[in-house]
Amino acid sequence: MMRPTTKDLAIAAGVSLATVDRVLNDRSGVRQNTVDRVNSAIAKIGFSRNLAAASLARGKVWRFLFLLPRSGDAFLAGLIDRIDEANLAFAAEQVRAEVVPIHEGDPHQIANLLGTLDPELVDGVAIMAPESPQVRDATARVTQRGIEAVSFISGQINTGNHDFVGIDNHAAGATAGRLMGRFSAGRSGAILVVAETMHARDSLERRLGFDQVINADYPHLTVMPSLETYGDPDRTRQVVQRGLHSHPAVCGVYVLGSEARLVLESLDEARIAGQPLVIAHERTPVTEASLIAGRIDALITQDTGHLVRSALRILRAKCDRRPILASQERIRIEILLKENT
Amino acid sequence: MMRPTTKDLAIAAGVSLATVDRVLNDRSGVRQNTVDRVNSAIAKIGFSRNLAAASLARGKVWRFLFLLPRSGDAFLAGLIDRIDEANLAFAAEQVRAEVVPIHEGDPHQIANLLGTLDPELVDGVAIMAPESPQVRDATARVTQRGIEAVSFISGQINTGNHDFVGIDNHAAGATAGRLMGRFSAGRSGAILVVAETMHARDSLERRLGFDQVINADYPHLTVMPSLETYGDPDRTRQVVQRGLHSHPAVCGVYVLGSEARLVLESLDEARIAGQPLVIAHERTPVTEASLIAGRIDALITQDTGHLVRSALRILRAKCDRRPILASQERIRIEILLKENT
DNA sequence: CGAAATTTGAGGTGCGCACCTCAAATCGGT
DNA sequence: ACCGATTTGAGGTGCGCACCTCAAATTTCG
Repeated sequence: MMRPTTKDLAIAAGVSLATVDRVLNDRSGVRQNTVDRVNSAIAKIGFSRNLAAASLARGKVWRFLFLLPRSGDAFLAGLIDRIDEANLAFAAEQVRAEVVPIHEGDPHQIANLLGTLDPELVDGVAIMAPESPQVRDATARVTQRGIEAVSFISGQINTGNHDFVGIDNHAAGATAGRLMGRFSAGRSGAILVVAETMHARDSLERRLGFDQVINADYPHLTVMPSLETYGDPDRTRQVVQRGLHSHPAVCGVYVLGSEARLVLESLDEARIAGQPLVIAHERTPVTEASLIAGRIDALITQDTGHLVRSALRILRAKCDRRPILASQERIRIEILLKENT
Repeated sequence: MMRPTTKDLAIAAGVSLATVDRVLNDRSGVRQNTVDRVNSAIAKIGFSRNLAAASLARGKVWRFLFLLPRSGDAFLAGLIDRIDEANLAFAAEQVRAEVVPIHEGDPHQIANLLGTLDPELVDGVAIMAPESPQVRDATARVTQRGIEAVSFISGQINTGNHDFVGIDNHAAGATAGRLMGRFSAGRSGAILVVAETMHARDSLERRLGFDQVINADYPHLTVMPSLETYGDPDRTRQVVQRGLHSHPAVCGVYVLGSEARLVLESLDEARIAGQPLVIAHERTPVTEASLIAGRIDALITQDTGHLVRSALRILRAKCDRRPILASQERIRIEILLKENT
């Protein structure tokens, strides 16, 4: 009835506890033959390490860093709150998460930071930064030194195995496109696309997915070239104004980036006729309030709490070379309407 | 740097380890005065029990039951798969989940079953059953005998504090209504509502939420009386056929229940002109395939893996009288389009 | 065959806590 | 101030595992 212990395993494998320990913890000095015997005994009796006892005996505290842009936008602020929450939830498992602010525009600095991390002090990092050769190389090096890494939300590295925690941005853009198309319902007109910058990979992918759906299924809609705000209020007002007047009938606005506030304010000021459809990304106090007030028609979001916990679980599993429960770690692209917030 | 242990706590409170133990584990024979001193020391030094050590020392295995209808539909089958997965994910925390099939239509049997549960063998139950006085009473009694309980997915009991794990069905219906309204885009016509039975509380609430949105914002749409299939293929075909011909222009179909397959088949057979909008609930192989094929326009779903894990975490926290991290346990109403599956 | 190198075994310690026993100290009531 | 009842302290044990040491057994190779 009880789960088998290391002692049971030793008996089943016909070896001593010391040898079981050597095999379980990858210590050297065991013949392959013996390793195999222990492993098949593990499979036979269904042994699995009691993690509570292991973490107690090890007395180890796992320390993971989140490298996040130091921009103070609402999305990031929410993310940091979720990390604080996760620290409570994971305390029992001896996991500590910390936030390290980075300059997202400076790959050199990020690479440097990764280079100075001490494997004795840090067990893993989740990196939220635009893709760049320098960061990619630094990530590879830090991994070799025994610090696990995942890229987080943006800047995915597609080396396959759970190295990226975030949504498929192409699909997210396509989802936005589908909603824009269906909500506009036969009306024809132009769609403004506003981003902070189109240099980020996630923005590009969202735009791609968006265009693909609109072009294929909604030929009466014209998607305009992307407008870039660079996060600057004045510039935002300017480009939005200019965009609204550049085409006779703007019937929709798609806000690519994570900070929709500036765009919403500019739209309010412009007060164009016919109330365009607005679709934006990410849930923040401003976007949520706008959704409920009807100034945004739909939000495409990802659950930030889930993102944070998923990153921590994946880093933890990587440290132990444990398999990952994929279904729990797939981040969903969520659609928020007024009714399901 | 290390977390404080019971020993540190004893010193900080100026009492012995034995007394600390008595306070931490609610044992009797401690003066209120002393209890307070220990508690304020806990707050002062920020003590929190090392759960790994505690669960090791206790050697307890937590056993939780899921009482699920024995109907073999695809939604339930998926749910059971998620429970099996959760058993793996929670194995390290000494949590075991089991499925007990019940007759959902027989509250007497369910109440009986609850009555025979032994608190020595079972620590908690998640009950998926329609609301009824008998089940509610039996739940209250089983809780008094020291077995924690939550109602699961349907049949919520609104006694407040995380006693229900599932979505707000009124909001889910409203979300369906909003999508139906926006997608139909000015077209006028009738909407068929199909349910297995309208005796279930969740069906009623969804219908209520749906009607509310349609009536308020889409007066050109007429919602027809609910059709009940009772899960029977022949009857389903019949009521759908009749429904389609009862009104000149059926432009939408809303499938309330969790098993949309029969309804979809009936719609296929009927082959009416103009391809009505179809909105259904729950993700199953059939609904997902239909969504991708374009035979369903949107799905309203809840993440069943999340539901299961959430129920287990909540039951576990209740057993320990621990607080619950609300943000992790809020089940979201998800909208699935072809693009974000 | 024998010496050196490698592999295995026996056994101990401690992680932080739950749970137990028994004795000592403190308290309340008269 | 005395007795009995209540409260507190001291100390031990074991949960399952990681990590360590030292000796014994086995293998390898000249």
